[in-house]
Amino acid sequence: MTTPFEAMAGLDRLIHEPARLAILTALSAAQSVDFLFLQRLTGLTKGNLSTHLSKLEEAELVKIDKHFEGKKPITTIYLTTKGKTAINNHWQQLEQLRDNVREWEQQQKASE
Amino acid sequence: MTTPFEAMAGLDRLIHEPARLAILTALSAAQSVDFLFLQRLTGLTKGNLSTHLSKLEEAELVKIDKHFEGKKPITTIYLTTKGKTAINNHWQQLEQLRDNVREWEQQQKASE
DNA sequence: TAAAACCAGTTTGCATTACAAACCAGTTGT
DNA sequence: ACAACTGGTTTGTAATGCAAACTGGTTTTA
Repeated sequence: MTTPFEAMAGLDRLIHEPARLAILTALSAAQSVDFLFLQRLTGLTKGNLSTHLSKLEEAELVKIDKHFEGKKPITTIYLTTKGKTAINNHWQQLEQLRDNVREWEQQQKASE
Repeated sequence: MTTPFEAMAGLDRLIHEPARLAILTALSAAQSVDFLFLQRLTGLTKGNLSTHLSKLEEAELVKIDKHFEGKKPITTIYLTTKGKTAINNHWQQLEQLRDNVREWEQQQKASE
């Protein structure tokens, strides 16, 4: 049997990291986002946002579409299906873990 | 006004990091823990656990008491008051943020 | 019509990390 | 006596996360 704490320690850092958690959650809440809007939402610097997005793209959690709107280059970011389930599962997992901790706590008290 | 995503990106990494989240949560759930018990609970390697604990001690979130039990050296770890509120607040904050996201999401839909 | 300022990002450099392997001081088994 | 075990700590390394500097183009200003 594995404790909830062990599961906690094993949380996926790619998703759990605050900046990326913010990005993925924002993407799951908003329908479509371009780079600058996402920057405003998360408060990240451009450089920071850019590297996090690359990492997420590499993991196939987001899709990045670069195109022009008139003469302006625009980067639009989407969650992939994989990304959508990943971020939803992560939040669910956090909730679940917290419940499991409470349960574990009761069992400890009971078996004493 | 600051978005929930911005708050999310600003989460305290000292506490949020999976291994330390596990350690602090375990400490808040169990009454007293010695090093080896904590290692079993979290599944971390000794080295890893040791350095994380040092970091948490430095931040005054935990107190580390080294003493002998017969001839065995035993390290017992406690949450400080600061640590106790920190971990509780963190979990609460996560829950709160999730709620705030849902709220934000509704507002976006409404204002479209 | 230069050049200064701005836009939409990317790359670079650096300081911090998280991690496991190696290590250490002592104790127990054989 | 010496090998194996306990209870950890220190060390080395590869991977972050971050902002500052840069890039390639466009618009404004002088």
